[in-house]
Amino acid sequence: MKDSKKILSEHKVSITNPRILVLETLLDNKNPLTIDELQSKLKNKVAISTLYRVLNDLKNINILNEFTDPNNATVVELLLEEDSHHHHLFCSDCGEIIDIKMGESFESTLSKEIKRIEKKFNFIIEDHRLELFGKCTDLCKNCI
Amino acid sequence: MKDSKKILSEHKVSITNPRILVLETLLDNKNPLTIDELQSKLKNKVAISTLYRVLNDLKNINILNEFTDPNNATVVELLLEEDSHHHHLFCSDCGEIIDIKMGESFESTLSKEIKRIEKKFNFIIEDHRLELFGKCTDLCKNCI
DNA sequence: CAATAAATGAGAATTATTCTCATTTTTTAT
DNA sequence: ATAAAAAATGAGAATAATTCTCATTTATTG
Repeated sequence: MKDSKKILSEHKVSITNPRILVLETLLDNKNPLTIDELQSKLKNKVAISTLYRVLNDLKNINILNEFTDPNNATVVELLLEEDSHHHHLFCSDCGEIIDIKMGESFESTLSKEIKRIEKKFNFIIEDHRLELFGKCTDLCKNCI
Repeated sequence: MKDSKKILSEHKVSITNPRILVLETLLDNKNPLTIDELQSKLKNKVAISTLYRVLNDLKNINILNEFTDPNNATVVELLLEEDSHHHHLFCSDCGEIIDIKMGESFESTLSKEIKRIEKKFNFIIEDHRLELFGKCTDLCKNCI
């Protein structure tokens, strides 16, 4: 409960109730959440327009990652530590989204490949995203 | 102009003008197109509701890939050949989306890594997607 | 603690997509 | 080739997600 205030002040944004509530909800859930899930966890304590605004605030201070799931629903997750580079695994049966960390050798092979692509297309590549799609067999929360 | 009809009949869907027009537009543009781009290339020859329906038809016969760009705009591209596995490179300056083919060694390292993830999370992984984000320096159509 | 600046809530506005249904086009079977 | 049946289309209404507006409330500054 103190964490969220600390995060806000460290990033020089004013400390307000909606921001604290959203941050705490995201801190309580390490895995990515859809806007709907976030909304229902907040149970009307934050207006929907404010929720979107707060999410934008968090994006602006670079602690929120936003992407879409295979149904094009918007998904958000907090990105706090520097060493948090990871990717996502999606279950098409239950919708669960799981954070995955790829091995070093994969990421280094990818880095080399990225350098090649940069030269070939005259690009500066700043970020990448890998998504794996499949079906969980028994481990997902939603499948039990 | 014959290709599109052939594609439709091979997939056992009836041959209609809107389907031909959409398919031909996609065939003329190898790179992915946003819905807006597609719409303007079609210049009112296909109703917007029909456009969405036709795109859904093409998805259902598995020849259309749909994803979203970094602004969450829907992007589509035709997937005809079997050997068409590729990824995407996005320019945040001009919005251009470029198809990229990763090297064999990258894809094989990825395959191994995917097997590890499958075991670890008890998943069956059916597909993957890699997206690279950056800035083009001089090659993009839109930047000239 | 007062003055100023910023954020909020509620609902309106906007945008992208899907749905409805009367009409048109395509397919099928003769 | 043609009539009957089935499927697709166009236009606009409906829906859903997100952003915007503005009067009110809350936070910050000094």
